[in-house]
Amino acid sequence: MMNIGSVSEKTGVPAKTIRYYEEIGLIPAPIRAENGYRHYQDKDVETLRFVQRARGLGFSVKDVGNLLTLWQDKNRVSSDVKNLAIEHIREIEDKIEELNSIRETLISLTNTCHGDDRPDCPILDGLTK
Amino acid sequence: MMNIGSVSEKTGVPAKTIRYYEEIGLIPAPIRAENGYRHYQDKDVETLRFVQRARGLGFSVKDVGNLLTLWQDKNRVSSDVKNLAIEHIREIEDKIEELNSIRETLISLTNTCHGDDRPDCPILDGLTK
DNA sequence: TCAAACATTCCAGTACAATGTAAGCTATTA
DNA sequence: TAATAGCTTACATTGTACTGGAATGTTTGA
Repeated sequence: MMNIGSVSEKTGVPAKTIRYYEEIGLIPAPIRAENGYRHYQDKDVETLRFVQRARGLGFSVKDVGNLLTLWQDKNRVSSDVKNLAIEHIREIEDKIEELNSIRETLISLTNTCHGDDRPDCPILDGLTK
Repeated sequence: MMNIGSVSEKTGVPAKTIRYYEEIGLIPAPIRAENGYRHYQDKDVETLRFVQRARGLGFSVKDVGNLLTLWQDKNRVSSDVKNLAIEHIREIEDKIEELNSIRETLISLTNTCHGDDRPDCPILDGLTK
């Protein structure tokens, strides 16, 4: 049986934050032991890892909620859910493309203007998307 | 000559936000006209577009400040700046990888559990990174 | 047994990133 | 010339996402 502390340790998400996520409905309320302590399962750890991952990528808590719904929904696989998934995949692909674009901007910057010398770096034209 | 309103219109960044970015030092203070109005150049529009792009990707204002320094620094190309660039490129690549991973998670979800039927979707094991 | 470590709730505070509002000056146009 | 639209500063408020702290209960190890 896992208390909130173990879950926190395993995921790196502070206990405080785990309670907060429960409060706002992002993660389900776990069952309680007789003493009132929250009692978590392994899947809760996985869920929190997923949340953490998505939050770290700049998804809002609300977005993460949607992603979670998809991710957890083994059974209720309606076309609604599928559409939500597809929408999210598109958003993610857009994000990836944007990041690639910024990445390439930075790479050509460093390549063209490398080292300690101070050459002209005439690469900034047309870089602003 | 461009007033704050034109810049706002061209970039989609509210005038309010432009002033705010100036106040916190994210963008440079433009010269002022005799009447006290801010007077912007074309490059300011590009800068704001860059900021907008990076903010939309979940970079913090502070991060954007660093990216901007790189992006604008045609001349002061020291190894410091290059290292900053490389660090950011690595961060961006990590983000891209993470997004790809989430993307693939969602894609296998939709592929395995497609349509209106309700099959088992036993794909969730081992997906949590 | 008793201190510490960990759990609970509740309420307040913080950080970040804007956004709203007010009061006043300036520019444009009917 | 008078309304209206745009600009200025200054201060307050909002929303998101936590984070801190108090007061209290429970578990565990020396």
